[in-house]
Amino acid sequence: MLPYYARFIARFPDVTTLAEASFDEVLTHWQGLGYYRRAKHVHEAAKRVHELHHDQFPPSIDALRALPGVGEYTAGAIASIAFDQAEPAVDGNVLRVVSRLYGITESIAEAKTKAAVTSRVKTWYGDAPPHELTQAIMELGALICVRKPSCEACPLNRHCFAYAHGKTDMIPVKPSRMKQPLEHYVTFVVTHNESIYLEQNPDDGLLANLYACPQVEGKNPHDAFETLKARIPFSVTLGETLGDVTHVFSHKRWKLIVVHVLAGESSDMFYPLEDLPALGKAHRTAIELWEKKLMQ
DNA sequence: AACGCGGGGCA
DNA sequence: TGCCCAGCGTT
Repeated sequence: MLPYYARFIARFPDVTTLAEASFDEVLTHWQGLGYYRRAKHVHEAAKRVHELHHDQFPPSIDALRALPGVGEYTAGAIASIAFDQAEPAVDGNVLRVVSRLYGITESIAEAKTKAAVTSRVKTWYGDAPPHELTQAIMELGALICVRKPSCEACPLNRHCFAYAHGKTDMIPVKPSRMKQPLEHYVTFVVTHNESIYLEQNPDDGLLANLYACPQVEGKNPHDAFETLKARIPFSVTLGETLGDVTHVFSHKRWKLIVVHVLAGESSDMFYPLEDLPALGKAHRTAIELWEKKLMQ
């Protein structure tokens, strides 16, 4: 993740730069990070800080919460770390640290549990500067109190319930994950010379705003091709099957049969291979299958 | 309260 | 290959 972050920051080093960039470019630099609606939120938030707050983040929790994409955790993190206010920032790391420390066995997915942890942490802001305390707890969770924790190295081990009772692998308690349902698609790499036809996804839903190869539900390339023909405003010829791509999201799995299609004409919806707009991982992989064929 | 939202890292 | 990781907005 770090290289992505570095690239993003190198291109958009401050809110002004981000606010003045086009959304398409923000999306391109977000490519590979996932949760593409966050790209929209971070761009909108930058524009608001730029226009409404004269390029300075507002210090109050309420004004921070009003920015798109800024929830309770992020507002707390900014307020305490950047503005030194006694506002807890409870993320997954902090939930893990605190539930182990006190032996909390209610599920950390419960709103009640998170509220209890938040109010507990709030009582810790007394002597220490808020920006240091907040970062110390988060860092403990990120480096020491991880899934398989390094309890011998933990400065809190003498006070820790989970350590004392050998229950670090039982706490935190979280709901088990459901297995993701499998969805089948035929994905078309539609080419004209070395350009690829791409459509832009809608503003909401899966892979929002990302560009995508046309894709039809089903397992049969020939049936899917008939659907594609009806959907596309130019003549196409069915090419060879390039292979499969499987892709796992947090809530579903895709199995894509990737098929090459030759377009009879080009348009401004065709993008040259060396300058593609932002795509999801699965479709980048699909296009690479065609590139490999091209190399041979 | 429940659901939808991605892709990288690691065993 | 399979499993793990999180916080926000919407419904």
